[in-house]
Amino acid sequence: MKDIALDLGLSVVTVSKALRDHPDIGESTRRRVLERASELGYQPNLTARSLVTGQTWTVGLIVPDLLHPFFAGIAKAISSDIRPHGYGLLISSSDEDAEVERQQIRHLLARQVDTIVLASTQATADGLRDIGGRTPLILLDRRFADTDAHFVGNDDEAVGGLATRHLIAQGCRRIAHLRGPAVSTAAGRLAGYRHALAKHGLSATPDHVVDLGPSGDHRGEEAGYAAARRLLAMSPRPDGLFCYNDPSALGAMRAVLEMGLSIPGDIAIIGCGNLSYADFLRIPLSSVDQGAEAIGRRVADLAVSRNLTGPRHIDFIPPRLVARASTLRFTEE
Amino acid sequence: MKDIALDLGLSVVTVSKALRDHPDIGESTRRRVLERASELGYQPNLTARSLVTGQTWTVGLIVPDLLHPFFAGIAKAISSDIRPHGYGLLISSSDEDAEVERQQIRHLLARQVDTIVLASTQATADGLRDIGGRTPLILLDRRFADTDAHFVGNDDEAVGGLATRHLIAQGCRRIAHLRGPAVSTAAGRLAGYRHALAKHGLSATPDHVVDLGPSGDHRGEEAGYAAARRLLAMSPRPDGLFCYNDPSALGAMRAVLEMGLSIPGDIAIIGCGNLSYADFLRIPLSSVDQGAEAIGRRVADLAVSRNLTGPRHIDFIPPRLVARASTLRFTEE
DNA sequence: GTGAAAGCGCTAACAA
DNA sequence: TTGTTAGCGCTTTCAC
Repeated sequence: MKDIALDLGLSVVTVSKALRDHPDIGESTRRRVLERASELGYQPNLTARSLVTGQTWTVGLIVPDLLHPFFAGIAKAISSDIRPHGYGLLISSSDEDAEVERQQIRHLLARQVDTIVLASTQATADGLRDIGGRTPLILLDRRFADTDAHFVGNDDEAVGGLATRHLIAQGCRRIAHLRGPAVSTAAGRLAGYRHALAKHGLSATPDHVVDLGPSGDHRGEEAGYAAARRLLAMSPRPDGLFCYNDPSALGAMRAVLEMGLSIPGDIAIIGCGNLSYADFLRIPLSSVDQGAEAIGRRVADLAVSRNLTGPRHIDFIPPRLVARASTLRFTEE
Repeated sequence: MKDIALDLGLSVVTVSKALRDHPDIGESTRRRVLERASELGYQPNLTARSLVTGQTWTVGLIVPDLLHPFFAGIAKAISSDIRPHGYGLLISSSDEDAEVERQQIRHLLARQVDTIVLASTQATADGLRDIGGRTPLILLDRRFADTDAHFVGNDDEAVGGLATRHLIAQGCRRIAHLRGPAVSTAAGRLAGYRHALAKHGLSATPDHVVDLGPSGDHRGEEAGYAAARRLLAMSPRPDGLFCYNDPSALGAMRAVLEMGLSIPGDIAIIGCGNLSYADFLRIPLSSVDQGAEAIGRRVADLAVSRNLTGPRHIDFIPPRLVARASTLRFTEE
């Protein structure tokens, strides 16, 4: 920039303004500047700009697992949607580790990101205190009661209700649930499951709710397998199973098939997340689609809009039931 | 930082040094500084630090599609491995668009990232000129002949050979190939396929190579379906099919099953990429695992090592054959 | 062991 | 329309 100014006999300020299409700059001057800039292959130093403007044009995203199609889909949508507005996306995978997550929050804060988007692994909102209102925070997928952060995700009670009602409609009467880890999504889905059962006068035996354990998210398949084995040993056996997520549903399917039982004949299975290849599974898996792309888009809108200091946004993206062979007992006959 | 200095009657310089564990600082002073810093919840401003040191501790990553498990896996591994070294990861999805990619390169350059990691969508290395040696570049997965950038990925000829030899070993004699878009990976796999056939005295009819078209990557399933339909209309019909990637293999499977043919009996199918749920498919899909995690780890090592200005690194991560039901003709009897 | 001076590359206010 | 002055928050000499 200094070079350009020197070359053209102008001041650095003029060049700076010309480069940013400032209103009060001579048309001819601007053209000369832009020309010389492209000749030199000039790239503005955004770091320096950020230091003075206090804005980094960066959104920080922390997810538990970037390989998980749900989070990957959200990340992709955010990235695509903020890009045209000049924003960049700083991503980190917390690996479902609350300590890593807290460390990453501090890291993003130190980098002065404009917005933090977080799918938290923490049990409470305590770890979010570090943020202290300086940087807008958008919670993703997982909520906390005691926080004033914005939220974008599903109404998990609706998710649980949708799945459970579907199983009931398919004629299941002893419906079990593989319960996820101690985060709001798991609690919400469980609540939705219970309400739906109660509403239809079905008993929700405590035995029918099996915990996937803390590894329910990143080792879902194994956890689902183990949990389903326990469930299948019961008598009478459950005839319907609502799983916290798709990987655990896959694990459950494996357990069921290994025992020589049929899906959905002996037991209907539905997951949550609607992973990309659900159609191509040995037995196509019914699932509740959470609308990852829509969630990502909404987050991007919020981040770009910049009116995040005002009233709290709580946006529920409606879930969608995708019924496939793993639950369709009647239509398949 | 100024506050800390004022509070303690020290200079900003001393505080700065204390915070960074500079050797020549009093033990007691350091402790006082650290204490006051944590009291105030002080976070160093990395933007400012970067401006003076010229190092941003940021790795920029551009991939064609973040939702693709291969790239998501790489991104996750890079993120996890650079994190402990204090690096952040700035990600963007180019959506398989060369123009977006070039724009993102400029963007990363403007942000002064320390290293650019790129899985390029471009046909030639021309679009990389912008980088001009100022910032180290690591090419991922897709190579260019005329560039001196580092490379981490697979030897795609080995990938193609591995898959094709496997089909031959399974008794296939009319082996077709769904060819990917115009990038090095597709060319390499095709070459490996041809060499393997030639070596075994099998004819490689031009008809047996069908192009998936430009959408081969992000709409792989549909492209695979369409391409396979064309292939299946031939007579004699191919009895083995090596697909550029797993999604296209899924599409091909759909086409085959729809025609009432059996897999692998009538036609054996192998893909590439070994997507996470390949085990749970209707017919478990054989595939060549590219070692996404290993690739990501290697990239992280290189980025962190910082001796990227020296000789060019070319690291081939060995591919691994994962044989499943879709190709196992003999052992399944 | 500590601090004063200078500057990283850029932009906001104001003056010319 | 253009330039001057100042400063973003931090780190680097180099003197004390």
